[in-house]
Amino acid sequence: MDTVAWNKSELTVGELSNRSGVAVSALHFYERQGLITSRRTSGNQRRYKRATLRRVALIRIAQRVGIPLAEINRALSCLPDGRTPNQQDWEELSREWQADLDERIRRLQQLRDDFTDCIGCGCLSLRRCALTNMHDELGEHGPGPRRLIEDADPACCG
Amino acid sequence: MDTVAWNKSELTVGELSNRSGVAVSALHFYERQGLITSRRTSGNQRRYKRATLRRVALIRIAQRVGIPLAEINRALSCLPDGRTPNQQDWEELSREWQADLDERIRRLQQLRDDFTDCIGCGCLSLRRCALTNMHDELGEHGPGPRRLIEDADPACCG
DNA sequence: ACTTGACCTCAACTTTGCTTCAGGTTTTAG
DNA sequence: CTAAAACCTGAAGCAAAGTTGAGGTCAAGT
Repeated sequence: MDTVAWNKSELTVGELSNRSGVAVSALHFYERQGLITSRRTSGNQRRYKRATLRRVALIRIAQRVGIPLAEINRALSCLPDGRTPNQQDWEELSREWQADLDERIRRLQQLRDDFTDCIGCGCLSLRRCALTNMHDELGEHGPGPRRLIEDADPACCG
Repeated sequence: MDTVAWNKSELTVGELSNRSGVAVSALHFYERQGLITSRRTSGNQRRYKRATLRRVALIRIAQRVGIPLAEINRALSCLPDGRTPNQQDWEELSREWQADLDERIRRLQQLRDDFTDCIGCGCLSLRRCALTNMHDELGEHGPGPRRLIEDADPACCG
């Protein structure tokens, strides 16, 4: 399967699906949403440019990190799709995404750090936990820790 | 509004909503899904522990970065909710999340970098773009760049 | 030529994560 | 004590992001 495909300049929907790992139905869906485009053969079948493979890859990467299709679409709509890209639009778009991505990265890192900080407590205080500095000093059982937690926040770990 | 609330050890659903910024209906939903819990008053109204506020915060943070509720639920289900947390479970869970979060952060950073790399090209080659090293040497117009791109990948930016 | 696997469209269904609505109960402020 | 504001449940609706299915066409190998 896919024997001659590597030489061809265009991909069928099945080839695009196999190579991108995205279901054919999803590719159709993306096309309906205007995220990707295709030309049609005389027999009305889709043919995609190779570049579409990258476009799909970008879409999936963006999606996996929680960016909704609509926003991805907005971003990609500034891109060439066969034409020379508009330099200004591209750079502006890129700046926008940078900011968004930076913010997302920041939040993820915070979530990770918060999670780390709270190991040994479990009260989810997100960085303000009264226990965060006591891991070494207190055992996990007995009334000691519990009383300290309650002193710090009556509802915490109660 | 909320005048006495700061002293109370429990929150009504409205207070939890105001303080967390999450709609009452969403809180009900989370409760149905088992993400948060409440006790009921004699009149059948919900009362939440203060710790629930943190739990909700964590849920929203996790959601914003693309983690589905089901997974958040799985993660949170190991947590105390009034009991002393099981240390082993907690640590194991935390390790799992760490890995997941690290992976997410990695992907996001890659997406950001790819995006940066491709400024000036627009062909979305994701790091393999033939133009990435030419920004300074070539103008944006004329046949020069286009030819180079086509040499590198016939379908790219075509 | 013909069959079989890939494609086509369109409509309906699914899942996730909620919101809205209707109809009724509880709390709280004056 | 009463009226408004907040709360309750259950059902229905919605948007996003697809999937599934029916019924039909296209194209590739033998």
